[in-house]
Amino acid sequence: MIGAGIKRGTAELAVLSILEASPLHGYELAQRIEQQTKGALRFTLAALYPMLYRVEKRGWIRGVWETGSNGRRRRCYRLTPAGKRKLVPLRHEWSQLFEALRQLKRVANA
Amino acid sequence: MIGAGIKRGTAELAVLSILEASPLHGYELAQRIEQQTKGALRFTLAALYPMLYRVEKRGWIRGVWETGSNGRRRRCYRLTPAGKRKLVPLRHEWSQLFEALRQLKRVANA
DNA sequence: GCTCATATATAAGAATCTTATATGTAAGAG
DNA sequence: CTCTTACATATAAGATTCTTATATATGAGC
Repeated sequence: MIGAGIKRGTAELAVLSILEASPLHGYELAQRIEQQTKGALRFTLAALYPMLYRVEKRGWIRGVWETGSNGRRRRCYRLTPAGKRKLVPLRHEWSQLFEALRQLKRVANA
Repeated sequence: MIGAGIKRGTAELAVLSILEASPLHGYELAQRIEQQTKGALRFTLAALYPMLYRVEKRGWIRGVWETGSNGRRRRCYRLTPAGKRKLVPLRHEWSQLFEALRQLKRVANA
């Protein structure tokens, strides 16, 4: 799995990306991240929950309490319009970072 | 410039990549990172110096005090064999992270 | 003499991850 | 019917790595 040192800030992009596809609650968000990245990216729930509160506070996601057919209460998050807009500069920033690191390697190997 | 939130851990890769090309001291390392990434990635010296000490402690770089022709003393760092070996898994880890984030987007847009 | 570029160093604080712990319901095994 | 596991959320304490602010000192140009 990818180490803690370099994956900082990825949780936000991961959560917004997954919620773009469909609304989801915290517990399954963690599983989706792991599944969709084939285990490369993994977050504990203790990291995810506080992160969801922060992102909701910024208005990018919105959570509603649901009581499923099985009687379990859970908080279902969905991407807000502001969150959808936020994904654009956020992805741009990440692709800029990738490009920057690629340039550092290219110069070193020139 | 790329925000502080997402660039964590990049300093290490950036410094090792640049030292792979040629030995350098801290002050100019900061400038090289900024130049070679066209200003996208930028670290203050207050972030770089403690980082250099950490990385040296791990044995990946080695610094020697030099007194240049102008009489200024400065610490010149070069990549150790262990540092060169470390670059392989480190780059692999980063490319895994890129691939993981790419997969999250692909699923969302499917 | 003053200011700017060079050069290193440390302290205090913010953000985001870690592990550990807590609570509670539902379902399946024995 | 009790025990364990899966589901589901929550918080606390600690580590790491970045930020801004501050300090020190030399050399060059005006």
